[in-house]
Amino acid sequence: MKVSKEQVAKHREQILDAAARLFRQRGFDGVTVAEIMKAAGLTHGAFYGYFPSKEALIADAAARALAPAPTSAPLAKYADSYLSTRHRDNRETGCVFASLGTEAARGSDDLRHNVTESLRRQIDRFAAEAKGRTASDRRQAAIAAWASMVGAVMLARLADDEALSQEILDATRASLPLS
Amino acid sequence: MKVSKEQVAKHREQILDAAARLFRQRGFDGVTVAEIMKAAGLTHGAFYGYFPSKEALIADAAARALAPAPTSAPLAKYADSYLSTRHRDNRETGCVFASLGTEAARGSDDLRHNVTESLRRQIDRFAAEAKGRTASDRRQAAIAAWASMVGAVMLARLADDEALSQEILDATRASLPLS
DNA sequence: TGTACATCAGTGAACGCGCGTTCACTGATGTAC
DNA sequence: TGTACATCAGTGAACGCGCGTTCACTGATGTAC
Repeated sequence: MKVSKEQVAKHREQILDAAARLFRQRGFDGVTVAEIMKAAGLTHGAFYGYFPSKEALIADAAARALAPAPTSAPLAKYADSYLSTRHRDNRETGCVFASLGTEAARGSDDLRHNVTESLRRQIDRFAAEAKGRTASDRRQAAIAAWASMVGAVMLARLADDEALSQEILDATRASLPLS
Repeated sequence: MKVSKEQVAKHREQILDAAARLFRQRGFDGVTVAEIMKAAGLTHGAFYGYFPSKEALIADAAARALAPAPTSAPLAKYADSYLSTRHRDNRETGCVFASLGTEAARGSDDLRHNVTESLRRQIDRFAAEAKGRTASDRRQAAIAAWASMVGAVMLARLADDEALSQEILDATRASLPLS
């Protein structure tokens, strides 16, 4: 049955939200279009009224999950929370780089474009607050810090040993040139 | 037709080698059993004489790709080569963490076990050569260095902009506490 | 050393399932009068 | 404001394809005599 324009807009949001969560949790290939639509409260047939393909949804859902967090917390706080077990154990709402990075690198041009834009924003944000005498020093520090944070959460999720996993998070946090 | 014991051993190696390359290049879900067997010079039907399932092959092929490199190059040299465009552009023979990390984190227990063992070896190797007064300092430095290297190559592959990609590799290399 | 036979690695057709995608139909929305 | 009708979002069955996996068969290996 037909549905109001407001409903359509709301349904689109629900699909994107469900996809952003499920993809981060189980990977792009680990979730079906039908599962996403069910999680969004619709049936699978309606999907193609919203997106031309699963691949297109992947690019849009990633963009949504990558949207800049509204918070402007200081970097030290952000690093604490990023390198927490809470973040490690909650892929579905966490950082896209750490949950989907290696898969996204093989994705569509649109997906990689969206990811790259987010990466730029993240580096700029870090650079604004990083330590260093020159702007170039600060930018370098920002990139190195971000690479180590993303790498650390990925490795911490990979390790099947809690002590090692925890150690990776702690050692990375301690080595960051932040307060 | 039946085949000699030597042939069987050789075929097993060929399957593992082909899988180790193809999985790193295209991801676990991006390669079919038939493609691997073809690359190994066999037909798909023979696969189940060698491995009980694709999942089992994934764990064994990852172990093969993770086998400790015979080289004992100094860390600084290793970092140069790890953070090179050559490594970035050759997933199929490169580091498993950087090519399959986020997918492997959702894999079987066997796969994660193999990956974790390799991670331990890598950290130990780095720690032996890292800077720091105490063993604990050196271990912390080793973990942070390894996380940043893995993260950097993953991000460099993600970026669809060559300049940014290059910058990520260079900034990470420069920030490592190595000669 | 040579011969007959049992073994079993490899082949390729086939199976069954799940996936992304399509489509005829339904019925609520919203527009024209 | 009320009524008739066109629109179109959503449903659920169906399609077609590719995948992991199985299996009957083949023929080379290697063993027993």
